[in-house]
Amino acid sequence: MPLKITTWNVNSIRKRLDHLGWLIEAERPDVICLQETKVEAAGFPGGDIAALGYPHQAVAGQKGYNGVAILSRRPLSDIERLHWGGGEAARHVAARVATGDGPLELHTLYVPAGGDKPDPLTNPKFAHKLDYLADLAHWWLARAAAPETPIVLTGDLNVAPLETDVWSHERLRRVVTHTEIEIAHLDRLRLAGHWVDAVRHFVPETEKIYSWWSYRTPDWDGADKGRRLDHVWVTPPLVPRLAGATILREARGWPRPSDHVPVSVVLDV
DNA sequence: ATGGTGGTCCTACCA
Repeated sequence: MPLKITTWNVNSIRKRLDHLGWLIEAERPDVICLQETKVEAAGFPGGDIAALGYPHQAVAGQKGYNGVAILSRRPLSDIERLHWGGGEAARHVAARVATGDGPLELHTLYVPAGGDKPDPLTNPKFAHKLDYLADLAHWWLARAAAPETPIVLTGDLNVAPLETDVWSHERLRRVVTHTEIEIAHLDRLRLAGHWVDAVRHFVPETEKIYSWWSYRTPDWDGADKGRRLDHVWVTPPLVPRLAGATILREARGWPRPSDHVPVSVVLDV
């Protein structure tokens, strides 16, 4: 039985409930990982989402900012809310889901955006972003999860690591999300967990792919000044199980869209 | 160098 996992930064779940329905119609995911839900857990529209077919939910919320959730057609267990880089921001939730091959560990993350200036000495938001990634990588190393543990990491990692993950490598190499130091931090995290980029498994590195287009760019589609900030990573035992990946670009053209689009991966598990 | 849009919640702050 294939398992389809979708990750999506919705930029407010309360503003995007219709969109969630459209996503479900388009992709029929088994698991949906959300970021930037922007609502306290108590205000999370869990009933509406259950009615859409996702009664099993792992939610980490806070008022107005951040917020992540895992929505599932199948039961979730071992729900954990995790915090990195200091503070209690709701940016990381983990859970387990059963498959025919045993349990699969799911993580979804909303990595700090990092502000405007890519200088950790003068921009505390950028320093926090680097600390967040470094702490998380360190935790993964200390945890020493065996590489054979099937783990899927999803989310808005707010880093576009490859030259073909941005519309212009030359224009963005000094812009937050595509700087050398952020990419180095993201690479360290990826190596710490033995992860493989599941979307790039299917799309050659020569091909440009994006998951985010700024609200501030007029004609997002024509200008196509996108970046790939949203990722799905899998550990080695899942690599031979990878059966497909989709970026739902059309979602950026929906009415009142999120600035991110859903990214989906299918696993034959 | 600046401002462009959209979200939260009501005054700026964050993306």
